[in-house]
Amino acid sequence: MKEKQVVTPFRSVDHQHSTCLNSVLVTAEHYCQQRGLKLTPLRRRVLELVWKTHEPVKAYDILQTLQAEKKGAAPPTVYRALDFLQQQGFVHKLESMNAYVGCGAPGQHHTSQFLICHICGVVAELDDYDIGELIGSKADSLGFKVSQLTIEIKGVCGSCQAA
Amino acid sequence: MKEKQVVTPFRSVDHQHSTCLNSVLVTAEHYCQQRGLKLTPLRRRVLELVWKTHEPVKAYDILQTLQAEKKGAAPPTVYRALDFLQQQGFVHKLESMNAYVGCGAPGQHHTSQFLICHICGVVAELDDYDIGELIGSKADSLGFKVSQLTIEIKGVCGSCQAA
DNA sequence: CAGATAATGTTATATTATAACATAACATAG
DNA sequence: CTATGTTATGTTATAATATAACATTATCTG
Ligand SMILES: [Zn+2]
Ligand SMILES: [Zn+2]
Ligand SMILES: [Zn+2]
Ligand SMILES: [Zn+2]
Repeated sequence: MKEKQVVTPFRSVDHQHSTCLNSVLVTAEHYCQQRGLKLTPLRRRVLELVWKTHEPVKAYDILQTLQAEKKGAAPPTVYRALDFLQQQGFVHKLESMNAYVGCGAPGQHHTSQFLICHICGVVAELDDYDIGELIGSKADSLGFKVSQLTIEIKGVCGSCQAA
Repeated sequence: MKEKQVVTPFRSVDHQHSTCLNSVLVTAEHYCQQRGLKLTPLRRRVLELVWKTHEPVKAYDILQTLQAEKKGAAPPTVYRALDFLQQQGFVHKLESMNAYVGCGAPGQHHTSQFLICHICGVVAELDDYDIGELIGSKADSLGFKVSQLTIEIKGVCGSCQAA
């Protein structure tokens, strides 16, 4: 095992999410500023909503919130913002759930493996060298050239097992 | 590396798909007969349609075919059959594509990792011990108990690289 | 055959996502 | 500072994926 990086951990009991959220927003703003990308109010708001918790968020839940805030939001409003955020690496889509989750290493190039607790709903994100490496080598041995990996692991997190 | 099992390989140039398909159908029939499960004409037909090629098939494409065969098919017709076939382990859903693919080891209990060529569309299926093992151990070290794994690998297969 | 169970038919609707075109905001060259 | 192009957003409509709910039919069991 070379490295095991936990991008987004399961939270400790004393997790201060407001700090966590704020740090993500600051990072994203900084990242965009640096490269002339526009983290518009809308995009920023959608990022905030995705990061409202550590659980996956549905596009239409975001839409509902935006509509309640009385902008004239429609599906494209949300999907465009999500596309932007995914392209910049600020959020990830969980393919097996049709839902979105904030990235714990926004803007950093990395692989992702998601651990999803089906009791509490919380998602942890890993950027694990060994897993990518192993899958790459298996694929290689079959003459297959990997370009994109979807790894979503469902189960029960530590605290839910304890309870 | 303990074992690497290829459940559904990328096909050789001389692949005889009619034989391949037939063998799957016979296996499924046998499997159902053995346990008193009913592989009804409808279910059998849907299995055939999923296995029409080695590429992922969309539910609504199956539906279209069924409708053309002038039964009164509706979405539930297809989704119920697919549910049955998935439960028996005859087909798998590719979560990242909302599509379905035939299982190369129908009815056998196994893990799955899918290699999907985005040029030719062909899907290979692995049941690789090491990958499951590694992911399990990583999850373990985080106190996470795995119950279900989604692994979908997109890239370019050998023959498409050659061409 | 009667009653129970499983499978299918049928209609409607929920959920997820994109197409297509109009307008507005913003940038920068002249 | 304006014209002009570009990017972002607004707006309407629709496509694509999936399930709910209830009726009917087929199959099994006693
Ligand atoms: Zn947090
Ligand atoms: Zn990430
Ligand atoms: Zn074949
Ligand atoms: Zn399989």
